[in-house]
Amino acid sequence: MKPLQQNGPGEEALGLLLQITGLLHKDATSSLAERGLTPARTNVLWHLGRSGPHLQRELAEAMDVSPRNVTGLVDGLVAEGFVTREPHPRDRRATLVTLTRRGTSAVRRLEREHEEFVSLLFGAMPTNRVKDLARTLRAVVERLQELGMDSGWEEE
Amino acid sequence: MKPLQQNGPGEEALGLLLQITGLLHKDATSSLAERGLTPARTNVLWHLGRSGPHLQRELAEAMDVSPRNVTGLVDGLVAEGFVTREPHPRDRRATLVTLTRRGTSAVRRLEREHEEFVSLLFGAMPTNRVKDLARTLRAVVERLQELGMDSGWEEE
DNA sequence: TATTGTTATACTCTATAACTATA
DNA sequence: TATAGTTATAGAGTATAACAATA
Repeated sequence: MKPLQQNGPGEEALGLLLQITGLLHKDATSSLAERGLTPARTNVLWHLGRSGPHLQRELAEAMDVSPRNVTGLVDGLVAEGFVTREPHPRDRRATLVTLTRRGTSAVRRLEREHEEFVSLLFGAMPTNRVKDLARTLRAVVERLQELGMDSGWEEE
Repeated sequence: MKPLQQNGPGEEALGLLLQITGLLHKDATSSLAERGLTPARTNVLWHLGRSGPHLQRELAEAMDVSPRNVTGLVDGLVAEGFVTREPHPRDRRATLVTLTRRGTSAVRRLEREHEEFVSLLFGAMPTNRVKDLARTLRAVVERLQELGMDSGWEEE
């Protein structure tokens, strides 16, 4: 009806962005499942691997998710033996979510796979082109943040 | 421990890709919710808007999702008045999922908003740069498909 | 016998609200 | 009174398996 802009480059770029993360998400989901992991739980694991034991409250903030949700994610990780809940030394309300040995080695494996994946994905592409891509994507992120899509809303 | 490649451009690009679609997904979810829509249901609506009434079986294939799942998505869309289930004229097993007037105008509104969003996102960026972005993203999609991430698996 | 869509069941991810134990 | 984490409840999205009606 109104082909003002019949599939311009912007439209194509946005479509490709969505397609790419659709593919990435689907692949991650199935490859993680075999190891008793899911994307959301893996996120938590990843975060613990980078910055050590955390309160659930802190995880909720870092994952941008409700505290109740973290309870469930940590439950799952505990059930699979990736983390434990340790008592906080000074605050008896709080629990420190801590990687087990199995959790630590799972994180290491994830990091290794991530590196390999990046190199499979971009290894054959000229470095300058990858740099240009990153630069443009940075601009896109900034634009999204300008448009108010950073962390939801400015609450008054 | 092993900073073989301390945050190379590929790593950054992949991180940005994931960040972008995280932001897009979060925003879409909250902006659709106000209208009785969700991302998965919107996908179905969008598809119907492009190519007319469909069997649920066809929708399941198009969305790459189980038939059972489509039953639920269509249930939701029917409940909100966006589609109806019409009997197939010749095959009494099948139902044609068909846009209502409300569904049609919702699709039109989505298309309008999509155009506006693309122009907000890329409007300020030089056309050549957007074209380069699209070209590179096409290459990334191709690479993902080479790596076997197109539609899951080649089943033997 | 194969296909279409359903019911039955289950799991993950997410949310809000009410509550407990502690600070 | 405020905070950390839980139960209770709910809904979306996804899956497989068994089954009905129809082809």
